[in-house]
Amino acid sequence: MESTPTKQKAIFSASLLLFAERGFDATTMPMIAENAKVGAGTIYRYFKNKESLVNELFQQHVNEFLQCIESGLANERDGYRDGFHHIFEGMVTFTKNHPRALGFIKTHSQGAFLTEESRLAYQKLVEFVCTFFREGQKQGIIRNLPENALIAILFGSFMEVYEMIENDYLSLTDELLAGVEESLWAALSRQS
Amino acid sequence: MESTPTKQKAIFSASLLLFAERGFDATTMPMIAENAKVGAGTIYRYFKNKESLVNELFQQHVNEFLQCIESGLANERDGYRDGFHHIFEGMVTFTKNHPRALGFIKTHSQGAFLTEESRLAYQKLVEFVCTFFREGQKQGIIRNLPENALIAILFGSFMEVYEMIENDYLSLTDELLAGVEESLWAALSRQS
Amino acid sequence: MESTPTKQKAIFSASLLLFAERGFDATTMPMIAENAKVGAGTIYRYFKNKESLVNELFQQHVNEFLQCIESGLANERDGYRDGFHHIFEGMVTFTKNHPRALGFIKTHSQGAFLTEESRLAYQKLVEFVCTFFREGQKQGIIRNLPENALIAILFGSFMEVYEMIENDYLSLTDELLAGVEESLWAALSRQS
Amino acid sequence: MESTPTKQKAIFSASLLLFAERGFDATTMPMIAENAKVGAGTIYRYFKNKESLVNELFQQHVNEFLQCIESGLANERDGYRDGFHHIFEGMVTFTKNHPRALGFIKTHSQGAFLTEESRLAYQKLVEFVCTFFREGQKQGIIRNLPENALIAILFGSFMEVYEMIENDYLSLTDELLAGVEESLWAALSRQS
DNA sequence: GATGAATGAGACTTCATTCAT
DNA sequence: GATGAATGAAGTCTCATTCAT
Repeated sequence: MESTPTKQKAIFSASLLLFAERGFDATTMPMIAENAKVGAGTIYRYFKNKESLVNELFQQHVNEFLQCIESGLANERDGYRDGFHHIFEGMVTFTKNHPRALGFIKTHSQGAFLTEESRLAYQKLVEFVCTFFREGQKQGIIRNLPENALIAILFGSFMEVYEMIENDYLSLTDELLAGVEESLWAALSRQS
Repeated sequence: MESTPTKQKAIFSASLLLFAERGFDATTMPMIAENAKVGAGTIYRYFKNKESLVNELFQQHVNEFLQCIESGLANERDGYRDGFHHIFEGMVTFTKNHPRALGFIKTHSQGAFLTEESRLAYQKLVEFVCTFFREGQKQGIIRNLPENALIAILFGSFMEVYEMIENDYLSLTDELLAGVEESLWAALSRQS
Repeated sequence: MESTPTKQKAIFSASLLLFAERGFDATTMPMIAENAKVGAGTIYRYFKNKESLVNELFQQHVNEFLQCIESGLANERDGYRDGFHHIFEGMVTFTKNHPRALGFIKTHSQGAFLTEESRLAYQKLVEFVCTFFREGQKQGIIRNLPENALIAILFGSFMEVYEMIENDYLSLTDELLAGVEESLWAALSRQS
Repeated sequence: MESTPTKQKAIFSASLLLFAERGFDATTMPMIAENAKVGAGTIYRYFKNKESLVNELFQQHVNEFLQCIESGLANERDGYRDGFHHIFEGMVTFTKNHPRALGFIKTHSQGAFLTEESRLAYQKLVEFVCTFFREGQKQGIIRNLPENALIAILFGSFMEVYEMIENDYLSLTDELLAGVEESLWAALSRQS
């Protein structure tokens, strides 16, 4: 019934936590093996090598992040602001379903070990949000900043807030989320 | 007269660039030595070891970042919004005077190799801006979000924008800076 | 009726080819399993371990090589030169019946993994030919060189020629074989 | 004065002995380091990796073997048979100056780790002797066998004899050498 | 009997650090 | 003070072998 072997999942989970916590280079394969409660050699049955592991992990989570955002937007929406709300909600959903994953993505998205495929996956994610912004700019709703600046503001803020939550510098409440969403909307939208 | 020997400076500069570009773990001491045009052993005359080097580098730049912000605020100011402008300008000044330094700070601020002292230096920087925010909240100018959320939004956005610039995804113009400042002010301030 | 199970034979054949081609150390047990179309664990039903496998393989083929030579000589013979012809023919027969086997023997006869028993089997082979040479020396037909030198010349040449054939640097023809036999006879026999 | 560092020489010597004795795969880098009385890491200051080491070792000795043969032939010679004598003498000289080297060459000349350059060096050696044989065939002195067969007989015999000497199955005397030379000449030359 | 997923010992290799020059 | 050759601890990865199915 299980399509993905149990051990592979354990390796994936352990990797995510360790990479997010310590970074790719500072995480050793024996560390991963121990945390996944698996022999060191077992990792290599499921992943060609350490780089392969980090790339698969990265792509899977970036893709799922994108899915969360997309499926948020796919819902019927009530105006552009509501579309933004869905995107924001998608981002929140992702962070809730995949603890530490956003921290992992953030600290590894510039890594030299990323393959072209991984970079493309990330690029696709960025592109999707850019498209949404372009539409808003056409409608005169979104600020007239370069798309990359808008992305940097949205993702930079969100990821940093998220990291504060994971590190217990902030506690995750609906109130906080609503406040951050409002703040980011103000950052991105033209002020009336 | 020269308090800091020439070689030490060379090591510092080379380290900054390499750490910013490749990260702490992926940067080797021989690499630093070569880029600093210094023998590998010479580094150990000036720094106890690699961790010591990265910590001194981190602290120095965090402190200088703080100085830039503080000295921005120290100027006579014309209302709270103008104070924010000075802080923003201080941040910009820092990035201009210390290329790659903000990238280095961003990617190393969670490193396991950071000493308590380094963490405190970073904390002090955060604290300073928090104080500024608290004041603004008292005056009803700044949003009623947790201070850490405000910091996350300000620093997260700024660092990400800055990284885009360094990686040539954005070009540094006064217009861009003005736009980003305006956006961040909107994110942080209560909307009238 | 079948005394040797089919799978064991498959393992033997696959091992021979791989050991001959890549050598003992560069051949992995999974490789053997795959080529023998057998599970990796199955090999251990028939052989205690990798060393055991290579030793049994070595002994079997050395013994069979010896048999080919012996049975060549066993035929009624027409003088000493004709005896040599039978020996040579036996060697040729062996190489024809057991492709790659001589290459395997040649490249593994000095291996550190060989047991005393394997070395003795090889020694027995050498001894048999030595005895034949001693007889020839008594009759004044074979050169007055140390037996080991005679063996080295005969086996060294033959194995090297054989390897050239297997690697397609030489093509196996009756003419070639006749020529080589004549050459080796000249090398070993006293010139009239 | 010393152009090649002492340690590199020690590594070379230790490698040669170990590779000759146990083969490439069965020889570990720590083994080499220990025998060379050098730290394991030191080997990598002089050789890129294990394959690089074995290839440099192989090429150097093959080239020197060729030089010995060539410089033997370069001497003024008194007829074709005398030329063969010089070649044989060159081979003997090489084995005397480079103990174990011929055994190393013999057991590694088919290795999968050899680079194209190494194969070419070996090919050049073979080619040189082939040319000598071709000349002899034109003069009707050398047997009408394929060149590769002649090479196989000469090298195969010589290397095997040599290995017997190194393993103390034969003792190296002028008498033995004279006898082997005479035997090999008989193997290669047309009988009058 | 047969299998192949799992293991961990041990191989190759890198690199922070030392120290003789 | 400055150097860089030398080191060995530690990391990545392979593969002979076992054992639950």
